[in-house]
Amino acid sequence: MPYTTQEIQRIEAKWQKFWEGQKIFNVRPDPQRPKYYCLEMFPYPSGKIHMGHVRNYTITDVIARFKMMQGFNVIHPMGYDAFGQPAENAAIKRKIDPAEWTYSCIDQMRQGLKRMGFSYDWDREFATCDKEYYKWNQWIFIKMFERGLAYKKTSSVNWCPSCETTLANEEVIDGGCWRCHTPVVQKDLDQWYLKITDYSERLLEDLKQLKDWPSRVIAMQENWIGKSCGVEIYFKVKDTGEPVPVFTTRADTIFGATYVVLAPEHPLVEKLIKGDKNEEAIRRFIKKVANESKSARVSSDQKKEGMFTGRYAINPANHEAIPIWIADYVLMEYGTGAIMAVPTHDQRDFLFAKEHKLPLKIVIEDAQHPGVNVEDMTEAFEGDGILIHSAQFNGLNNRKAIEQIGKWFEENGNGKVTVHWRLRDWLISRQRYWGTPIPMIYCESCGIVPAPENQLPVELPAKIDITGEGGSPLKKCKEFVNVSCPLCGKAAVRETDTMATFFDSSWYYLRYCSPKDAAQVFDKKEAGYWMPVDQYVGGIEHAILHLLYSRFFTKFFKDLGLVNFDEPFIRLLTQGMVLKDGEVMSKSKGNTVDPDEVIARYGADSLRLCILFTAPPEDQLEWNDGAVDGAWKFLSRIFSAVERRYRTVDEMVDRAQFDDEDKALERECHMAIKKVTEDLTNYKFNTAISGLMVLMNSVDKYQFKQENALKQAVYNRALRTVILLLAPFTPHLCEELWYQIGSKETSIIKASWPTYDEKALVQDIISVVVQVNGRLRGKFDVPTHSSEEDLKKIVLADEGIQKWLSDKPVKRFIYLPGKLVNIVV
RNA sequence: GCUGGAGUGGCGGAAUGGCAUACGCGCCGGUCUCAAAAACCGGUGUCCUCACGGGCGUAAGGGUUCGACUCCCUUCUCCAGCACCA
Repeated sequence: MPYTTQEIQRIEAKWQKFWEGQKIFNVRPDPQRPKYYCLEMFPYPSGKIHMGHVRNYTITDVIARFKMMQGFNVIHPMGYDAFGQPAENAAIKRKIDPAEWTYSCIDQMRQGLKRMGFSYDWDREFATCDKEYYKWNQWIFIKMFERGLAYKKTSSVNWCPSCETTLANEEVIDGGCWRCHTPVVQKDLDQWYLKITDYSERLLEDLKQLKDWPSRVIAMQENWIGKSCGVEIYFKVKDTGEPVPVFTTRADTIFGATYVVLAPEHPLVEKLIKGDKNEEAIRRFIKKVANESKSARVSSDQKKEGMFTGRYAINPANHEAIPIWIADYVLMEYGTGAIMAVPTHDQRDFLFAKEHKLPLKIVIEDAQHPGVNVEDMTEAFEGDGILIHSAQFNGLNNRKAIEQIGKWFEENGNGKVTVHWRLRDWLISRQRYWGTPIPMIYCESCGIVPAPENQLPVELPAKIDITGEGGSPLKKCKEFVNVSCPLCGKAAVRETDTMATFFDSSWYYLRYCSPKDAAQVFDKKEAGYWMPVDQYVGGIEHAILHLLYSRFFTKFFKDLGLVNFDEPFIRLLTQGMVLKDGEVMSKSKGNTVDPDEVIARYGADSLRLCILFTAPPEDQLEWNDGAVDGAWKFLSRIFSAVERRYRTVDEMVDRAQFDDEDKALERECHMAIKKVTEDLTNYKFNTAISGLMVLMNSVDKYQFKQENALKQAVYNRALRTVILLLAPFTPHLCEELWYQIGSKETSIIKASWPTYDEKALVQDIISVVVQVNGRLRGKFDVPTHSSEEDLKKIVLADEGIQKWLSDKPVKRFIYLPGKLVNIVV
């Protein structure tokens, strides 16, 4: 039987059926074996799987299968992140129910995943839109509410006019909606938040535990959390004495402050400007800034605008009165919404002061330009130096001064050493239908009351009219909204907002541990066995959003006493995107390659191999049709080698009878085992595969006579090594070949991963490279354990080498045993 | 601006102090064939040379070293994230 498309289809269907029928990948906790939790980011069910899924899940599948063969008890689950706007929009467009649409997408997706031969425990499958799942979203929300971690507040929120819903800060990308890219506007709304900021310190601190996460993801999270240590300094309004706290990380420059700036939205502004002769003009300015979109306001090329309030503030360090301004470059959301401006040592303040002719005062000496005049400065000096014009702190190094001045303020009550964070609380209300209903009830007498636990889930009403316009569809559903208060029984109304879907995906990995448990969010014992996730694989686009939220949830569960670890994902691999013609594959760009079409022609194994071989997993992968051909060719060679030349012979081999060729092939096998094992451990799938190709090249070159039993055995052993090492990559073909060569184990996954023998790697004769003055001049085959003296004799006597020495005295003779000689003359 | 990463043949990429370009794709030549495809064998950085050989070569320049794609310094380019964050 030749290696044909038909044959491959037959083989793949046969083994997929076998795996499913035998439930080969279904697992239960087993205290006798080491566990391994291998997880990929579950897909959004939008239809068929695409190349991005194929890449992500192939990587994870190889790791899972490798660990299985190494004897780990591997849990490898799969499910669907099924709530959310895309499904709702698709349903509106097709005039069908989002549930109907979503479950039909899931069916398609499951079929696609099965055709790839992934090693899932299908009994653990669920979708987040199953009411058995979202019931526990609601339970978690109530637990958070009870602890003050879920709360409602009115504030300016990000609003996507196209999706007609609010967005979390993390969902605003370049000033636009993360899904539809429509520019986001600010709107004052009463919304539900999760107090993720209570966990800022832990979220930052525990990043240190994540030694096996990519450094860029760690950096992005650090950046996003944005800890900044500084001092809150209490300025006071002249005459009224009203406090104006400002936040600064540069307390060392306090004696150089020449004005104070408030954000236009600052609550104090109204009081300050009342009665000022410019009152009307200032109000107009505030209004103008308020109407600007945030992205326009923060664009760096725009000129900083501001106005004098007519009032002064007293600097607590030197009791000087300095003018209070308002300006668009100060943001209410950060720090105290007020700053002290030090134009000489802060570039933004410098530009603003020059623009508005405000005074400058140098307080740190620039060692490069000592004694420079303020008039001559062309930019702020932001470097380090010695303090001047700073009273008792003169002569101090400014780094030291930051600390000492902070202390001084604390002692005399003029300030406080504090920390400010960039991280904001997480806005989770969405004014959409297809999500988990927030399980809250509003009662006129009792206020906000959670739905009673025994009434969960608060079910999403089915088959209601969704138009995508005019706000939340649930609001219009009377049967849903009207309810009696669980406390007093009086008529009350339900919350009609649904949860952001990132809530759903923040804990699904815990649910996989006991997916059918109807009595609790997850089984503590099962999760205790399987968690944390040993290997997580997914796209870099979730570096902040999903990964930060999941870390937050895990810490919350720890506080509830449900888990005993701080971090959910020990090791993280962020796979690169799949490109076509230099651009990310996407339906809208029309540059997609359908995995189904590739599978139909080459089979899933070739697709898997090609995707792993073409690029390292973290790198972008430029799709190239030719690469699948290459993978196919390689598999075809193995297939033919087994088919044509593999013979069942007595496996007992007598090494004493090995000739050089036999020894060489056996050594190649051990080298390949070493290489593939190490590369798989380090996610280097591309070089692992190249190692297998090298071995296969040797196998093909190995000459033997069919009737020579010893040679046949050596050959068989090499081929068997190839099949075992290749099994995680191309499981269908390897199962089939494993079966054909008459192995005893039912599935190759139950066979043990081959091990290598260091001793078998040693050669009798090795090739030593000879350099003269660091340049390659020859190669010598010498016995492996030759001494330096032996080599000196051989090398220096050689004519080819002598030519380069040209009778000059040998200054040094460097010898790396078994590798290299360098002669310095 | 800050943070993280990258720069190697025609292409994807390998080598993290010791033979630069493993492995694969593509291309060229050959075997087989009436022919083609497939398969198999050989070649394939660049310059000089009939050849044997040799010079040059990992973004650019400098340094450390017997020896540098690899380490250090300077510069350039590209990708990604964050960005009036006080």
